[in-house]
Amino acid sequence: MATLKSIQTELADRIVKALQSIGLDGDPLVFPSQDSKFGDYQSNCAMGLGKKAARKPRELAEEIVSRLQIDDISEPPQIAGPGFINFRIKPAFLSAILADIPPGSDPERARLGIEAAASPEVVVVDLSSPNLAKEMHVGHLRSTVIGDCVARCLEFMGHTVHRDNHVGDWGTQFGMLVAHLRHVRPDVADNPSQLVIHDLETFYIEAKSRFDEDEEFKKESRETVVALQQADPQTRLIWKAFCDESLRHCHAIYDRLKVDLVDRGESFYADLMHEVVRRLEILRGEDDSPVRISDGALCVFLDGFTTRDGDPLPVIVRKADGGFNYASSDLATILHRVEQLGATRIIYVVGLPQKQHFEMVFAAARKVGWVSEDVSMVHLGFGSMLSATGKPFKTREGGTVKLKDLLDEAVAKARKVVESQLDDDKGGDRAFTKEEMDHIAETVGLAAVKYFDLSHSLAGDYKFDLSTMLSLEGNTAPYMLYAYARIRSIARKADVDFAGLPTDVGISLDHPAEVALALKLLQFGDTLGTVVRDYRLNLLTEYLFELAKTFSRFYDKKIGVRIVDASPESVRNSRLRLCDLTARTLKLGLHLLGIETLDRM
RNA sequence: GCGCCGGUAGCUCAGCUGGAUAGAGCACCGGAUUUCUAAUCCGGCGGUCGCAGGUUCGAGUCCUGCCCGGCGCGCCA
Repeated sequence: MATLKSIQTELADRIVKALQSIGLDGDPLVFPSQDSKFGDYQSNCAMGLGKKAARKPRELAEEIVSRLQIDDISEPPQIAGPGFINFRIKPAFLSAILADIPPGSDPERARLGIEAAASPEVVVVDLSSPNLAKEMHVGHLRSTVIGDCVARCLEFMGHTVHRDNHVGDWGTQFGMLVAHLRHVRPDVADNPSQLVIHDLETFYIEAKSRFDEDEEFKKESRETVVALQQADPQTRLIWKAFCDESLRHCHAIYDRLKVDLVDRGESFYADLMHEVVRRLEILRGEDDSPVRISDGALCVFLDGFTTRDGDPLPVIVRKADGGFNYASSDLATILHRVEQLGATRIIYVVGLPQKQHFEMVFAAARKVGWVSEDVSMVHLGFGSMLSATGKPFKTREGGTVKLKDLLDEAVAKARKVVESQLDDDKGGDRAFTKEEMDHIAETVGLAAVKYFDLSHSLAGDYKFDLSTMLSLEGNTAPYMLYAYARIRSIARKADVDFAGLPTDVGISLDHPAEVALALKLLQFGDTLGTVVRDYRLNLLTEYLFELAKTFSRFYDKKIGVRIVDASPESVRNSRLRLCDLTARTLKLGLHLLGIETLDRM
């Protein structure tokens, strides 16, 4: 199947040609029009180029238009305002492209005609990264959901993606935890794989209070850290039993969220941290080296970073006591990802407060020559999730809220919302079994949480509000899932399998609602392109919402068209194919957000 | 003190390399309905884009200064 060029790109290419024929060179600045009264697309290049060429923008716009060869795509372009060039796409062109996307669901067809990236990269997405000492809490949600979405989008674009879960399993607190475990579960050494800790949070608190109150235990904890780092087999065994159990807690959540990732904790990089230091020590010997010992710590000094007092602020790679910190481990991840995984792009999905940390780590890695210019390192930072009142997300007692509890609450509320709608269902198509209802509630609840998160721009904080995210109206998961389910319902009503629709009768776009839907469908690829280029995930939710709204109008009895009982058969078939394309676009879009669809709800 | 993020409609939020009259949802008001799943659709109301300057054909967007909120700034992660 031929992949299709986007309308936007096609228009841009034609305008570039027209510009070249006038001897001008520049960005054609083609965008979808904000208001359909200005057409479907607009080019804003005449204003800027007019200035450069010392010509009146409107005059230049007219010359561009006169040289444009575009009548296969667009109605005659209109010039408006100071020099906007407006395009109205011909329905026949839309129809021809859409007809090229056959029904069906095999992998190639599932791409919906969207091209993969021309040069696939190896990308590492560093996401989630909980501390294994404790239970995952609400603070881990955004990194997990955002990271997974970015990974899914990049994968779809044809890149090889590694999702690395950089869990905290190597800090000093693990000495304390292992020592405590040894006391309360003396049998753990005999049966490490049988270890079950129901509540990691409680376990941590117990260990911590013992550590604070019992000098003997404190000493033992410290000795345990040393034993752990020196790879004492017995200590390692207990430590591993603890980490495995903690990871089981994490993966219960990842499984639920359908997030697939690889655990590479700090311990995984233990040897590499020594390698980091070894290489830096070699550089330290050179003249004017940025690598120096300062106050006993091994540091990389960088330009442009200063402390509160204006002194140079270095990256500390090995502490004065010889221990490592998170800069050591992040530098180790870079070595591993570049040298072992062959990554050309590394994306750290970590909260915005750590922005400076990553700026410094990246700068250090470049400074010492470990990362070449053709490898990009990105800190994909994001704001905090706040409570509905705008305050930090805490329990009434001021403690952290477990992620599991948050998800459970969302699912429980989703169930109520769905059930309340079924009470007045008259269709009879929705008599769900207990199992079906469980599945619907779980899907809707988790979708609501993810969709709400991803529909916000990354930089800002947002307020976690269950009733908003579970609203049946507006840009929410329930609205999107419902839109999808309605389309699936059309297939049942029409008694057709969308995948088997005949492809030889074409797609007719006569009604404005059909044209609008066709145009919107064909903008998915461009949207996705921007999403992966700029990591603007909320653009994807916004697009899907617009698509769903456009479909609702298409389907509306007042302003839309008939579908199931449309005639003649060719028109019915055409409309069913538009339904199919919409359903698949919604499904794919939601899939990229990490959200599963429901055929009935 | 320096730096980062945020400040847009009553509320929650969009706003892509500067583009047309600043958008959406919720809420509120009004209309549509013999349902193709109305969890829908149409219309209305609603904003000195924190403040003040500047850049230009054009600024929510870029520059400068200031105000408010949050966060960060040497061995915690």
